[in-house]
Amino acid sequence: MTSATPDRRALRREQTRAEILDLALDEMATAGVAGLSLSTVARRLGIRPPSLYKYFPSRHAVYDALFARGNRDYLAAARAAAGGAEPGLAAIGAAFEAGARWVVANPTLGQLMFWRPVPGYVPSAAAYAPAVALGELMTAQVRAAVDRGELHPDAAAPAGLDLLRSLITGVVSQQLANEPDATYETGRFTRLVPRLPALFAAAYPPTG
Amino acid sequence: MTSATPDRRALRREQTRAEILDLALDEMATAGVAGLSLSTVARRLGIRPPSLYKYFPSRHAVYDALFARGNRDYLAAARAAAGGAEPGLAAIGAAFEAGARWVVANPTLGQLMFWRPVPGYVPSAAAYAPAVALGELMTAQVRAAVDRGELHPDAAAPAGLDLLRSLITGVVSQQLANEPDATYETGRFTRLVPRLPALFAAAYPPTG
DNA sequence: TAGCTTTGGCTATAGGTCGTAGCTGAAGGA
DNA sequence: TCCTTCAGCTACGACCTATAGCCAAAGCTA
Repeated sequence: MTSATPDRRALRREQTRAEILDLALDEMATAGVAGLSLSTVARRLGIRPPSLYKYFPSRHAVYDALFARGNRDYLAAARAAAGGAEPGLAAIGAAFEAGARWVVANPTLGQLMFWRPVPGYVPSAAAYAPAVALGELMTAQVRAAVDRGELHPDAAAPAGLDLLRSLITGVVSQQLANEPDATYETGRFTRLVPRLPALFAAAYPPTG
Repeated sequence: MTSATPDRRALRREQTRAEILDLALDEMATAGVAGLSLSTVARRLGIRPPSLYKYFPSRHAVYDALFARGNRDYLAAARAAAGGAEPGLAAIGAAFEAGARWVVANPTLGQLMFWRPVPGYVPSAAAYAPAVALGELMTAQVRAAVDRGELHPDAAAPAGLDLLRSLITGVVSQQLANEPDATYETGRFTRLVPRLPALFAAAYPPTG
């Protein structure tokens, strides 16, 4: 077995990178998303601050890696939930609930993803890709709901999709801002999530 | 005329404080809300950084003064709009539109007020007071709408009020995050604002 | 096994931030 | 006219991001 281990060093390097991201996330939970200090992360890791730059070229790169990780997780949760439900409104509702549960369980990443709290940081296209995929997933489910007669065809128009996004963003945003430590079950705003599909349907009632 | 001028120095001091806030707001527009640097503000004002601490005891105090100013303006805009419309759903719609217009015109203050982008900063009770007043205003208008038969009585329950807040927060939040430079007229999400009262009414249709 | 290359650590340093301490001259009130 | 208050200043400490350059060890390759 010659190349059974695909680059022993690259593997260890990836482990360290993941460890850095975990510590950064933990730091952000207490110091605030924008308050992340790479120096403290380095010290907690047991190395001197400059050594951390061997793993990430800048502070923004750390944010971008976390942004990408968060978006991947979030997409996976929503996709799994939607896949386990009937297509259409039911899938939308399942994705909303799963997404809201994920955000409440990961409020720090949620802030990084849904607000833009870090001054100079703009997510890279690669890190943002899962968010685009999620948008396409939701579009497909709205189309499915239209085909099933659950929604008016206008729901699949840009304005309809924007409204759908605004609905879930609103409750999640309020939850993060006002009760960041609540669970999905106890949250004042997360309990509104199950009502959103019906609300959207009321905005786009099927013809006839 | 002995005390016609109420403390010449206090007046000048207040002018300087206001000037600092204006510069800080301008800085935040380019450097990001959390990226505000008191040093650059001081230099633009023509003084050395430590001298700025004669006017504000800390960076957080600057944020708090801006938070208070923003909330006062926002409340005034919403209150004026609501006062100029029929009570009930119409007043809610007018307040939503005025509020959305204000946020789009003042995106920096909006971010400070509706998200929590600055690590250690928590608004003081005094700065937050106008937001409480606005909540009471909206509650009163929902009650008026119920009395006029425009909404089901449940709309005035906590869950209903939370939903109402989530609706406007959602579109404004999406607008700020995705198109921060748009106007109210051109915004992809602000154009959804006029539809929100009807959407809320669909969630709480009056009995009978 | 021997040697070379890559790499992951280090120190030193530059330039930036917030915030405090303590001085001083001038403006304004008594 | 005197005296107090205050708004500026310099100097400083502690922290941050990020770069430059050194060095030893780990690991790949011949």
